Amino acid sequence: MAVTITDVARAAGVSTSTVSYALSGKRSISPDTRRRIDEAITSLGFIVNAGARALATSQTMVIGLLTQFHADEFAPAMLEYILPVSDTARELGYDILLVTELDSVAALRRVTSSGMVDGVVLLDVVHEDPRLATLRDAAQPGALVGLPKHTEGLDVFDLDFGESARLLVDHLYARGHREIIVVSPPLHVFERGGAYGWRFRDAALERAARYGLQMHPYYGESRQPEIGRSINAMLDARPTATALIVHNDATIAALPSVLTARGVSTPDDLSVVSLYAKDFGRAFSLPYTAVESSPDELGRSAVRQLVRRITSPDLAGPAVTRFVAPEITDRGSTR
Amino acid sequence: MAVTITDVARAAGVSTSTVSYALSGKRSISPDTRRRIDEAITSLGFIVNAGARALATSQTMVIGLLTQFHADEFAPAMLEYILPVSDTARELGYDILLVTELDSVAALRRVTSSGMVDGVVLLDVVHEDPRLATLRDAAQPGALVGLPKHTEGLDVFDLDFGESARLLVDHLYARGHREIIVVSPPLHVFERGGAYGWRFRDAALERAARYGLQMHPYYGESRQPEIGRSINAMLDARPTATALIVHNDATIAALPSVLTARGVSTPDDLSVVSLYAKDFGRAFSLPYTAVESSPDELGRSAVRQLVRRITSPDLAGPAVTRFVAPEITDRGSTR
DNA sequence: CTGAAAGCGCTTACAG
DNA sequence: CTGAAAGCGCTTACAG
Repeated sequence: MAVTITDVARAAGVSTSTVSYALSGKRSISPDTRRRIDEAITSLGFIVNAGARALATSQTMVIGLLTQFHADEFAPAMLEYILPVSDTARELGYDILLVTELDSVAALRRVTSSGMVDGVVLLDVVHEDPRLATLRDAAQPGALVGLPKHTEGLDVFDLDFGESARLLVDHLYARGHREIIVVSPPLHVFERGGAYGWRFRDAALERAARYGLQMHPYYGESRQPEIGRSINAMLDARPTATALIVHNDATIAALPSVLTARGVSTPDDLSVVSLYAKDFGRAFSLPYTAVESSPDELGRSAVRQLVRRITSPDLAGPAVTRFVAPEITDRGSTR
Repeated sequence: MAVTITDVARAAGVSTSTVSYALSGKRSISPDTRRRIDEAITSLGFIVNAGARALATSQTMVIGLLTQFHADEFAPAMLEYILPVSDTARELGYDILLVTELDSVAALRRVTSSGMVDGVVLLDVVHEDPRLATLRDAAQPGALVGLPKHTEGLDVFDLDFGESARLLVDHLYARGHREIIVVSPPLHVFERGGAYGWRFRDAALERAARYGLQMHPYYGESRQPEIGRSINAMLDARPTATALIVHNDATIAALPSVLTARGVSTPDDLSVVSLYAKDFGRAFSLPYTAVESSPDELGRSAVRQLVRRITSPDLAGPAVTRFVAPEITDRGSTR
């Protein structure tokens, strides 16, 4: 059926091992032989069988991408992580096995134990992530996007949410705001162990306390019409608040229409700052000053580190936990 | 390193072939032998090596998912297709190789010729899709989401965009509207050969002509601030139009805030109908009566048909082109 | 500079 | 009901 290395060898009048070495460049080949092999390869349209190569080399050149989609989650932001992971992997010669199974522990076990992948990237890592035990048992290395409670022996990449919160509070404080509402991710994110929720909130509250400013924390919602209702309820309850910090994708996406409907304009009536990826902001036409959440950089770093572990486990050094430094993009939504 | 079938055979005191048959159930095994094998498997934690099995059976149990991300595209809707494809594949025992390469012809060639996949699902198929020639040459079957010019020999799944347009025009016509603006996907979608653009628009125009109503076609934009500007320009240019048909994700997502900013309320000042997936509408809090674009049903159907072709090529019958019948969800945005 | 052969971990006719 | 052996398509010591 498909063209094999044996077909190429026959056409070029050499042995299969010579073809293999020509392919890998692991030993020198005479110019003439090389030319005949190259011709045979192109004329036959030969492409190495991935499974056979994997079996012989114990390398699949595939990276597993483990995602966790929750029914109650705001999906649009997910792709921002998947795409850079996939693109970076390909640049480094790897394909992506996308694993979206609900039972992600079993899924992780399955793809690692069956030898389908050379390594895995875990997205949406939570505080006590049940996948980590499986990952530690696996023969392949893994890289995490999201900070778990225990990071020993794992390469971890995440935004510095604490610092992000402090930056935003400082930004507002410097502009004279003394009463601020902070909208966190939905309660179920906290319950699930999404540490970014409290890392951001606690840092914001702590900073506020230090400055002696009033800060009102709320959980956001993830679906309409609850989102709109909850925003209105917060604003009604805190009429004297002059600024809003939104750490919640679904809420920030809905905010423009809710505020316009209320007749509230930004920044004249209310200052707003947030945290989201620029592409996300573009998709939702968001005009807010915000910390860049950097899914692109996180995804790319995770893959690069993972590939380093795969290809040169000895040189890759000890496990790293790397926090992306937050950067504010000022879009003029504060005064 | 990893546990192999040989380890299991040794532990159970049988041959590897017996273990293999116990695994596949392709021949009867004595109860006692079966028990010893099962015990060995669980105690050793054996999971079949996927590459070795693939080499022996010529079946990888992996489906390639070929996507095309364009820099000028509105990304949030993409995941709505990816997820159902992935979930359905897994239900049927397949994993997903996610291929996001820009050069998707080369990518398709690579994953099929290397035998990495048993079949492929092509997303975002355009009118003269360059991937189709490669697909027809491939040893593996493929299923398309999106209607190309030539469908011979291919399984194709798409929404019936013509009927969708007619449904929406009828809906407005029945409510007395006689001058309507229709917003198509951006010009670059047409140029790229996104047939859904003109299939919808042409059907809408034809229907309008038949009813003798005025219809003004426009291309939408895909990014801010052009989106907002273009909507305002259309409404300024057609002050007497009473309804808007929006066949454009980026435009419909931005519409609520643009209309509110203009002081236009729906449906009192302007009736609006559109076409989008319900999850998309939920994410963007869209309140419009719309045809459901059914990414879920399309993705699931494509995978099911593909798996049928993979597992029983003889029983699967001739190639099919299947159009999902459009259904309107009335959200009260017309009068 | 090149080839014959073993081996990667499975499956499956062939034999009994 | 079970086993020994060939073969899937590669890679890589081993030999020359």
